[in-house]
Amino acid sequence: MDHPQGSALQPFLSRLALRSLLTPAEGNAIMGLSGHVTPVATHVDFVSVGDHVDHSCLVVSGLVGRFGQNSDGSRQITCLHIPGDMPDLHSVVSPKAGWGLTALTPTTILRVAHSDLRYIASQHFGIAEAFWRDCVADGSIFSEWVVNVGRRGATARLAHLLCEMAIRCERAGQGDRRSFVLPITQSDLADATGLTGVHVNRTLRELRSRSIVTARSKVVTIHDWDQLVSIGDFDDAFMMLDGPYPRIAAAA
Amino acid sequence: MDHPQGSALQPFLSRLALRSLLTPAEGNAIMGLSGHVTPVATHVDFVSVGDHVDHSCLVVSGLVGRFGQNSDGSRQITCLHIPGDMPDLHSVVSPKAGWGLTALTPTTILRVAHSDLRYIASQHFGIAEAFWRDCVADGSIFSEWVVNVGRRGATARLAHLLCEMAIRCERAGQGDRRSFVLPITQSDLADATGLTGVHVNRTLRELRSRSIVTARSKVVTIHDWDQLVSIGDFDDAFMMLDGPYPRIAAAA
DNA sequence: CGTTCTATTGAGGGAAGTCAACAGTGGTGG
DNA sequence: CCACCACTGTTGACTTCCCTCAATAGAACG
Repeated sequence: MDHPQGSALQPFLSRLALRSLLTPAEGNAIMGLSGHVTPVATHVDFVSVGDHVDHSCLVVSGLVGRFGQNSDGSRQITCLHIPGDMPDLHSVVSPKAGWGLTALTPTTILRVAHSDLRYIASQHFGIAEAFWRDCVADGSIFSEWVVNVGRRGATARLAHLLCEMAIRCERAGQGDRRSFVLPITQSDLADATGLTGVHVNRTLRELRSRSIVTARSKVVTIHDWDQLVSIGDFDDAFMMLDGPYPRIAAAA
Repeated sequence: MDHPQGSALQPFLSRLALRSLLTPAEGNAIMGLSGHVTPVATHVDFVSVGDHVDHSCLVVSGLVGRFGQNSDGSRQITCLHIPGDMPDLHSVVSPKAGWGLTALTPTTILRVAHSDLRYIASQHFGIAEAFWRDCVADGSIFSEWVVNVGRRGATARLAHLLCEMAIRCERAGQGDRRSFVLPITQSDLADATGLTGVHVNRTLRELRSRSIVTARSKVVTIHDWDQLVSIGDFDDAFMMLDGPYPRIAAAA
């Protein structure tokens, strides 16, 4: 059991604090978490569909995709996760994985035991509430992705996804929305948008030629934010960023 | 403030108990909830995107769709909710709606104040945990719907949706998976699967002609369950029905 | 300095969308 | 009790967006 520096846990605490009010004691409890630091190579699944897990994974660096799979092997990414996210926090209350997690670029994760997460959640109601709210925030993203994939054309789908990641990277303190790092291949972008790699390529070319966004060598540069928002029909309400929200019960 | 009979709350308690262990005291706290009973006519939105809500809606009878919307008015349903479901339980921790709720058939809902839900959650950790887990279960359905809409053809999409609703109706005690009531139009089915009404019609005709499933006058009859599961690539793992799961903290 | 993964482009095909017309169904009021 | 009206379901003809297959160029890695 490694004792990671705060540098791994601080982004996680920041993400929670974006939506939930935490007391200093609760913050300390989270910063006191420990786990195994594990490097994961590109395109390696570190949680597979059907696994029973006894820990949750905190993204320390890199990029993670949550995915579902068909029996023919085709995949659909259902959410992207950046450093500070805990993509399977929900496994604390649902330990059998109905999903998979894969590294989309060389990634480092911190595996935190469910027993530790349970302990601090049971000791601090505010942490249980923050975890609950965090799972709701992820669920809200899934829900928006259903809309994106179900009722938008290829250009809008990509525009929407890029808007979402721009805001999330900005909020996580990783550059601003005009330019951020998104180390993902066009093929994985296709799995995230329900398209094919070829069509993602053509669609990105179109966005590039219209001088709206450039996605090259892992860096996304948005030249015309307003138009990208308009093309993607993007409304950030689903991201639950108008918090932090009031606590259910008074702080201890 | 009406005091509804147990008949409205019992299915909600049963749904929670499918996945979470609740003490008798916790069960009583849930059965003691009260709220406003409201009838909703077909295709009336009773929560609109962007609303600030101070209550959650329990489906007493009928069928509810959670949906997202594009600025051109096109809609995508992201989850169906049957009696006993609380489609916006998550609004307890996230009161600004990034989604909408609409009645797909004449429906009755029970509006329960957030303050009441917060109170029982703060008094009983097991209830907070059950609410958290219930939100995770809904999120898991959203996530599967992303896969369904993003990476399956029209026939598989409909097959998968029908399998899901068959299992859910069965678990909710509303008939068995071979035959259940699903009062939804083909047009709304299209909004749930990311297709058009016309194509849903053609696809249902195909499933009917292959003697796999009949969907007529609000009743779905599945003649060949195994083949429907196969066509829809359906695996019920995402539904989190292998519980109830252990409690985070010992029962009080 | 080759090997492998990723990006790019073209040509052709297919699944689902669009438009349009009509038939069936259920509810409502005269 | 029936006649009407609005909604839903059904089908055909045509279109379009995206997929498939295939080949090549470029980039990253040891």
